[in-house]
Amino acid sequence: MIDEETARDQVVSTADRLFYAHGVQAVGMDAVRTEAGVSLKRIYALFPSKDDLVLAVLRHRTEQWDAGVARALAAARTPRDRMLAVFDFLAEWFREDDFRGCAFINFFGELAGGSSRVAEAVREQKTSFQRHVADLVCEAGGPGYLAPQLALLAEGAQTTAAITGDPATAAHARAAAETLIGAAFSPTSRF
Amino acid sequence: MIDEETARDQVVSTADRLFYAHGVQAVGMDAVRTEAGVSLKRIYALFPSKDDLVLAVLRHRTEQWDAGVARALAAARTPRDRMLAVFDFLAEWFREDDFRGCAFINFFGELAGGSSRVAEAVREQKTSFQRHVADLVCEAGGPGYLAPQLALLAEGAQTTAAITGDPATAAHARAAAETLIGAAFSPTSRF
DNA sequence: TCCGCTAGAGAACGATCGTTCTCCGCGTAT
DNA sequence: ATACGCGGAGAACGATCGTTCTCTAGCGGA
Repeated sequence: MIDEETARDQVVSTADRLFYAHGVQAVGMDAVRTEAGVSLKRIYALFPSKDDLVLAVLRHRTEQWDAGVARALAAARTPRDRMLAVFDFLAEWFREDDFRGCAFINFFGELAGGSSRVAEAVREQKTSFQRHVADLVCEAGGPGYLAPQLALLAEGAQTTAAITGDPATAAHARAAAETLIGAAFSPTSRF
Repeated sequence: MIDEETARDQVVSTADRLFYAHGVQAVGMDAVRTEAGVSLKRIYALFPSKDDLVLAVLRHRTEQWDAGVARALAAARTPRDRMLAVFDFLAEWFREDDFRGCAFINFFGELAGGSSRVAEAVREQKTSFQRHVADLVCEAGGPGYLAPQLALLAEGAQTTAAITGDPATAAHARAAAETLIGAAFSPTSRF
């Protein structure tokens, strides 16, 4: 029999792929079982309910997101580039064939009305991202109002790219971010 | 018996409210029937399937959105204010108690994997909005790249406000839009 | 008055959902 | 070798879904 951790990983990554591609409610636990190759009994031993599996998927997505952003950040040399790094990560992501927008936003829209735990998990990820952007802006010596503005561009890019399917959306967002950063650091800017 | 058009309006606005609040798949046709006060037989005479009802709801939302934007536009005096008008409309909308983000984005995330008609309807609304913003930028004599940037801010504001629940998101988006517009019209701006 | 038609209320239907249970095959200890 | 226990496959269960069907009450015309 496969190791518990392996089984857990297989179930989570399979559920992630299926839920993300088709929506949570459109995918039955049977489909997860079949594609993951882990019996229902085992799945329910690892995750007490489908809701718990969804939360595990969100945690998995958070890790992937954080890793992707960290990778893009590692390639940035200046504080200014570090503020823009997230848009480079988005550009990569949007080019993937199975890109279908931000899973947090999608799950929130589908489930937040029924599951407060999902709503809370999504809120946590988004506030964590905003805090991260705020730190980058702070490190670059930028004004406090810049961070939520950059975050708005990143969020908007994700939904727009999901719906239009146009990877160039990331470039538009990056260009806008460059303008906002330039204005925030220009000598004519006040506050 | 109530008039066909009245019945149709009641069903659509009830379905709109329920689908938007709880998600489409979480709301059964029985709930729509009960709350709208129109028999299932009648509903299915008006809308051949739930998918058709969802499309009718999306059309209804498009009309509401267009009317709201038009109202905000009517209050704007200068071409610059007209580009910013959409953010004033967003500010109003975000303050509503039942605000739960952009229905098009929510429905897309939930259903686009299963219904190509819903996916197409959402895409149409978003491209129509982008075209509208592009027209406003054009009328103000702004550069072409400005329109998608402003649209990104509007999209990002909607999802961010939905998740954080903070109506001030609209003000952040508006401030960013003012900066982008200022930069696009400044004499130092080059292409 | 009686007949035929319409529309509403909701039962019925088949499918599918999340979740649990049963059964069986296999590995291991004695 | 045999008894035991664990885990996998998938049947079973009750609920609920979208959709259709049945039954009945009310109404207009001969």
